[in-house]
Amino acid sequence: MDNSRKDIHNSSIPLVCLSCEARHKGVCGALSPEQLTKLSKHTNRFKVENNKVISSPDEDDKNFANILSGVVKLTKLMADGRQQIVGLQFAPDLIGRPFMKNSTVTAEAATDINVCSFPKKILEELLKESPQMEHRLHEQTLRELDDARDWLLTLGRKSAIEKIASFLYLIATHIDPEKNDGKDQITLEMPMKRGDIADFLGLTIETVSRQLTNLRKRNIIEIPDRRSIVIPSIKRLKNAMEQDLSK
Amino acid sequence: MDNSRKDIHNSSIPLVCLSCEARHKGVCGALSPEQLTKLSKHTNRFKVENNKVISSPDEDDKNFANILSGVVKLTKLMADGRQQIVGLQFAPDLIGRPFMKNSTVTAEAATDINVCSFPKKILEELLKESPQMEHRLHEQTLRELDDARDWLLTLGRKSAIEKIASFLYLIATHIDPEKNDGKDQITLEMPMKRGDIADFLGLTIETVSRQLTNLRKRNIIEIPDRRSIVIPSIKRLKNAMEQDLSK
DNA sequence: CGCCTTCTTGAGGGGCGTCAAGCCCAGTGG
DNA sequence: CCACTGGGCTTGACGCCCCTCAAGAAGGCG
Repeated sequence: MDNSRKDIHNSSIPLVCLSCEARHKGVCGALSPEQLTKLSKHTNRFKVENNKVISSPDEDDKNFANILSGVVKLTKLMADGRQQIVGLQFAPDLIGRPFMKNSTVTAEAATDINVCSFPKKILEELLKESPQMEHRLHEQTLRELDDARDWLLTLGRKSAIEKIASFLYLIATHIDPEKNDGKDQITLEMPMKRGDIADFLGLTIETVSRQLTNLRKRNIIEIPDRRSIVIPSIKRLKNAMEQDLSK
Repeated sequence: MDNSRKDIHNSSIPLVCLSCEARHKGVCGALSPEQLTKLSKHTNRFKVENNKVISSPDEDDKNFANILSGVVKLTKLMADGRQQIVGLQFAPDLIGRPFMKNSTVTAEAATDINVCSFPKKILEELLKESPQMEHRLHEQTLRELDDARDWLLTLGRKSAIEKIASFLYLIATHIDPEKNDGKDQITLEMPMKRGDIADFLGLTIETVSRQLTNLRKRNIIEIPDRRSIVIPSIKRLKNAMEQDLSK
């Protein structure tokens, strides 16, 4: 009897996974306790510092990782140095592409981040057993595609000030969404610096700076210090995303 | 004995599917002959004229469709009328999102197109039986994501002339790629008109026109008539995608 | 304090949008 | 046959938004 109890305990959810967001909203949510246990034996949690490269187009990754906290930026670089951020990833997204060749993006930490890393091979084995897990991955990919397409509209058709407003709205809705849920006033710890914002919006650092002060003078944001931004009314910010305030 | 033969024939690939590209490179390739037969009983092939809306964000589609020929454009519209094309789809892509709510894009025929349509329900049933089919869909989504990210770089960081060159290269490599395979000279039947190109590139019609003549004067393209473009050297076109020729 | 990085602000110029006119061509009807 | 029409495309003139270049302010850290 005692033994059977132990077995039950052995097959329950691993300690490290218990409070992990990836188990709730991420890919790990598709796994059975047994599969989680198998995976958790090969996982490795660690921190990655701001600006460190996580994966690049030339090298084949041996490991994948779930983002536990922080922001990851995906960038593209042209031969002459022009750069564009083509995606941002937040917890609990998975970094890496099972079964596929890497695409032509570089993944870098946009802030200090915490990840839960594991060998590519293990994940691919689990994927073969668990169609539900591929389904979760597919859902993540669809979300990223929707984000990318929203961003195409922003880059193609919006003015600089609208771009900045859209960026702030994106950050406000992706970082701790539940923390600010319902509130109208939001305080943002800006994860990225001006140069990153410029690379994300297809602008220059100077224009980013100018349009931030522009939004400040219009009382749409406050800038208590250079790494935080207060949004008094998220609704007014949302309006600024689609109305060319230069007119 | 005769009967068994018949059975074998009954369970073989349906006539309509025999030469269909979707069976080779599209989602139908994941289906067994039996599943294909089931699906083909509910399919409906027809033509959609240029500019007709295929699916829009507000209404829930009851049907999905494979593209058999032609080009489909995915567009986003702002309240004040600004528009951006956020994706192009070619044969044998699937139009529609199983299990998900539609995203905020409108799908329209960018040329006259032929499709193979079937009820959403049937496809979702087949998807439940066939993880391989979801895998194919996932692959298509990943391709679309890569395309969207390439395009983010183009919209964010390239000059007008580079955008045009990138667009021509995209079309050249997506329409009948095998037809022109290896050749250096390529003749394009332009699927879209100038306004569509502008909406795709985040430009105006006038700028598209000007940069096309700009490329013509540099001998990178020829324009025999308004709906076709000749690319004497695909390599020189590729160069034009990343070098700001205004300098 | 000195040094470095990041950010802000200003002055000037250029690329692309805006407005407007004219061309090309297919379709229609006299 | 040709005039008329309308949509799509091209070309020009002009202006504005954003980039470029440059200087200075504001922290952060030894």
